[in-house]
Amino acid sequence: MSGGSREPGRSVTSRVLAILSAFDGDHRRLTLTEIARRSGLALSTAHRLVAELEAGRALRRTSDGSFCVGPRLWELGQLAPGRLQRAAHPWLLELFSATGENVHLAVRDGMEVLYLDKVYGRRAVPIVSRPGGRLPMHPTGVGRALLAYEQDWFIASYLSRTLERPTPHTVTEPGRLSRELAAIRAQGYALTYEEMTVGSCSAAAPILVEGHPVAAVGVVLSSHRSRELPRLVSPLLSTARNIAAALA
Amino acid sequence: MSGGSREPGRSVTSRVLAILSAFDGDHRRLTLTEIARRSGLALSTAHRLVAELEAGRALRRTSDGSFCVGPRLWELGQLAPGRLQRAAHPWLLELFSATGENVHLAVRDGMEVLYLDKVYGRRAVPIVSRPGGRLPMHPTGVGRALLAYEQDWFIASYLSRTLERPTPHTVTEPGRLSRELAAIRAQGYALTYEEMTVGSCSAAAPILVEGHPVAAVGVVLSSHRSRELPRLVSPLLSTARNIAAALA
DNA sequence: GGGGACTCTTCCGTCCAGTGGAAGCGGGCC
DNA sequence: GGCCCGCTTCCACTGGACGGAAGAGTCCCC
Repeated sequence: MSGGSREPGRSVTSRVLAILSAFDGDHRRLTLTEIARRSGLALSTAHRLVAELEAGRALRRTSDGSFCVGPRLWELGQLAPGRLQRAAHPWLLELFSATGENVHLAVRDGMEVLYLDKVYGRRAVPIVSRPGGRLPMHPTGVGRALLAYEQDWFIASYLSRTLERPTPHTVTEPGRLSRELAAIRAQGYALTYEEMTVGSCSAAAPILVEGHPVAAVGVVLSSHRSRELPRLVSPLLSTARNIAAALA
Repeated sequence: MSGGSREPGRSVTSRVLAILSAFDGDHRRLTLTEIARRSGLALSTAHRLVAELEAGRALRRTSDGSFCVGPRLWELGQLAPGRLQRAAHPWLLELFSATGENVHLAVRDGMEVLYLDKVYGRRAVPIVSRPGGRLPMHPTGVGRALLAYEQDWFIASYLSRTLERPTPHTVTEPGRLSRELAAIRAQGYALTYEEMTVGSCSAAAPILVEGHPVAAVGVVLSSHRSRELPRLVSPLLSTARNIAAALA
């Protein structure tokens, strides 16, 4: 029973955050062993920390013994939404009421889009986005709308990387994407067809405050209804303008 | 420079959770000193832990130097919503589209109602509820709808306490509340008038699964429009039934 | 039914990271 | 200047965190 030769240089706080970070959209439920592996902690350490987090309702134990994010974290997280989300929500609803389509609000975070809000009805659309979820920018409507209005140096560095290609329709060739972004700037909105998911297409518009793309609104629908996209552009643009006005 | 005489019996994890718990709906922004005081930690300890949490984006520093809940916690929290919230959302939207009123979804948590979702338009209504927020049960529509269908022993223990009285209209007298609950069971829904906030009234219906009140839906409107409440009862009841069916 | 593979839980010696008092810093106010 | 207040940094001390290992429980296959 030799004492542990602890890995130095990590605070307990960082270990706790590592445990929480083991959870993401693709890993909502994890066993203790998976948590330990994904967070890089010894099993016994993970065991103790997880138990403490569970006691604080930051993690929850499911019926099958695995763990998931607990209600306490949800409650705390609800304190975070800022002015953007609160101001935008009524307008997203208005857009939903007028069109009946799935409506998204997203911002750029690093090289990805981060979905802030989602208003979804009962119309079945393949679920790829969710509030709190992240996707690459170039294959999504909101991502492209945001990317098109970024600074040139940012666009250049985005395009210089190897771009993911989730579907055969995804445009990843830098030259073609670059022209696509110019077209978005010219017309003020973005359209995509099965670039992120086979079976869905989208339209999106940037929310510009003083010329800066602070966020984007988008609608997603089944790709067999893609001919209805143009009809959605006008309400989409109004929504974006209204949100921008509410922020100013 | 004597070493600290540490307070024993608290793990670092519990201290971290204490710091996070210092934030709530009435305290969204806290200075370091406030965090230390509210969490019961020494200032220097709070200083270090807060810095670590900030580094992990679990807390965010605002422009004025105070702290608020960071985006990381929001993202993590978004992983928590369960079947109830996902299944109910489309129906809440449908109710909103049909009525244009503020719609809530809430569950009982202990002796309080916990708001899980809120669909709010641009109609101005005094804001008391928010997702992640808690309110006492007896003065709110959703709270009463839930309370009415609880087990007798629970109702008895709820009524046996000293009940808060947020407005002069709040009914707190046990006998009267008890009769009110019986009326709710008889008619299937609850109505309140300025019992939680002066200026707003509400209607709410329980979502019953196998006779159990698993949640409640409610609408809130300005009290000067209270005559429109009866008209909202029928769509409210349909919504509650639809959500119950979606859960079964 | 026995053995292997797996995950979870508990135990415990070692030792370092966490702790809090105190001092130092900076700004606002009288 | 002198005071107050909140934030930051420093440091000696020590008790709680760490992880290896063993034990318990479960499942499956031979």
